[in-house]
Amino acid sequence: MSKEITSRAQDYSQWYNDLILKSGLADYSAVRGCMVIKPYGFALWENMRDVLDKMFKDTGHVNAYFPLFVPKSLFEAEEKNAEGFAKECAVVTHYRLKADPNNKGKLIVDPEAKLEEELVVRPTSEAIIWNTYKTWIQSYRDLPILVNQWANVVRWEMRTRLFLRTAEFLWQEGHTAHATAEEAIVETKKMLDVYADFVENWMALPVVKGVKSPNERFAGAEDTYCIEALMQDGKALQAGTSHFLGQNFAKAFDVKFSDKENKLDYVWATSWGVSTRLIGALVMAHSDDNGLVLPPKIAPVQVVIVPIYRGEEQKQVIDAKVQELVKQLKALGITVKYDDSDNARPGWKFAEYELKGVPVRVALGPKDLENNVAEVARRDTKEKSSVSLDGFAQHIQQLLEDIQQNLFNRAKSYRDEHITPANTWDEFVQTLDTKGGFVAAHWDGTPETEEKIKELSKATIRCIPLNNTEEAGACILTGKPSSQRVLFARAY
RNA sequence: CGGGAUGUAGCGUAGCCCGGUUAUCGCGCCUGGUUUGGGACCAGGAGGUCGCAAGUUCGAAUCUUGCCAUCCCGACCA
Repeated sequence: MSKEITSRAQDYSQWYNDLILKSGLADYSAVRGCMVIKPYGFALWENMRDVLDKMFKDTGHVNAYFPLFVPKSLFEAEEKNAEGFAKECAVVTHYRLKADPNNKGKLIVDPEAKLEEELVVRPTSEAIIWNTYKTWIQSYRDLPILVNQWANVVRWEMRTRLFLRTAEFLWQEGHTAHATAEEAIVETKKMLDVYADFVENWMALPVVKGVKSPNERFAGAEDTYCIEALMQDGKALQAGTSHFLGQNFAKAFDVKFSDKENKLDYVWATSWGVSTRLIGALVMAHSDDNGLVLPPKIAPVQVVIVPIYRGEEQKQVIDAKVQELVKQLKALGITVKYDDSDNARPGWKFAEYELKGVPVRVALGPKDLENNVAEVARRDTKEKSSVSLDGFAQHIQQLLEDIQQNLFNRAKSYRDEHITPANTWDEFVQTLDTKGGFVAAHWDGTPETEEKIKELSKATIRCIPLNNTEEAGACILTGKPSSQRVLFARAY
């Protein structure tokens, strides 16, 4: 078996690709920039989706589904948004193929079947949704509208990377409509908190909550809030965004409502989303040179049990004991897999489940049975211990919680150690080059300076942290006065 | 989209420069047996549009051109 993974030290990008391909999360496909999410990867996404979906419902949202295609005229209605996405839109121009008269067995696009109006494959759904909301909203009594959709979107990226940036990806997009700006802003921040809660408490990945600079803001938004995470190579990754859209889309699509005084006003909007990109974040945040390391709370399999035996007789005894354990574990809501396949020997299985990031591995053999114990190995630290079969399930449950907590703590201390203040340009660049991570530095607040810094250092403003401390200082590049530090980083 | 690299069985590869029988080797796979506490062993076996297409040639994995895909670097990117 040669499932060698490139080490992180040797080539971080290759390590990332190796992990995803060899652990069975995903595969490349025959379509440029598009990937196949394999069952193991999709199981992970389903777990994430289920948790998020519940969180959305618990905050009053409902799911709906809108079309994949957006007529070009609708798409271009909100100008800034349209311009922002124009360069990466897939466009449907025809609706029919026909047999190629010059090439038997081949098809050509039927030139007779040109669409009168091109359809844009949604890169996001604001346009089609706001065109619809127009028909749903007349009065303040129709508000708020709190809708989410789980969907695929297409953004024709020049350069793609598994999970992090693909031409087609899965996500959820929330689109809400409100009677007041205040209410919309509350919603925007609430959903940012939901994302932070999910990413930190389920994915064990600490995030910085913040607001984007104008350059990095969503096209068509008044404010873009975000959660930023830090990867093991010191690069930052935007893990989720929540936008306060003001009245931009309401104006573009003429969505007005009558308030209690019967005055007409445009509706206030938000949108927010996270995508399968989170899986990329998860991989890069926790995994090691032996494979994935998955947080127990979203791992498709939390516990795998591997039997060790000589001959059928022993196997039967172990099977019986394992069935008991499985039952106890399941009773506590633990996802457990008993791998008694005879195809692979235990050592092979151990390596395989490490590669797949299963949080806890249990090995049970005759010696263990004699002593009423099992060998328990935790993926995060690779520690092995002998655990009594009395109260076994409770012990495992506790262990899973410990692993979850340990992963978070580990990622958090790494993150905290990689927020470095810089007060001079040299310090700034040197920190980025040698240490990576976030650099907290003063910025004069102008897009020009931000652009210049990006050009010179490849670092962008990841966010202006919420609840940032006020501190007078001088811009790292221009020396102009600044009132607070913002977080810079090189990013995915 | 620009520069560089790669593509030979499921995976990793030799052969390519210098065209010439039946395309090399390892892992994996199948059958049988022995095994099973960190990626087992023996014996036998199957598996190939040499990325795709066109061209040059008596003959192409090998030479030429175009295309497709992947990786790296850039540009681009909510």
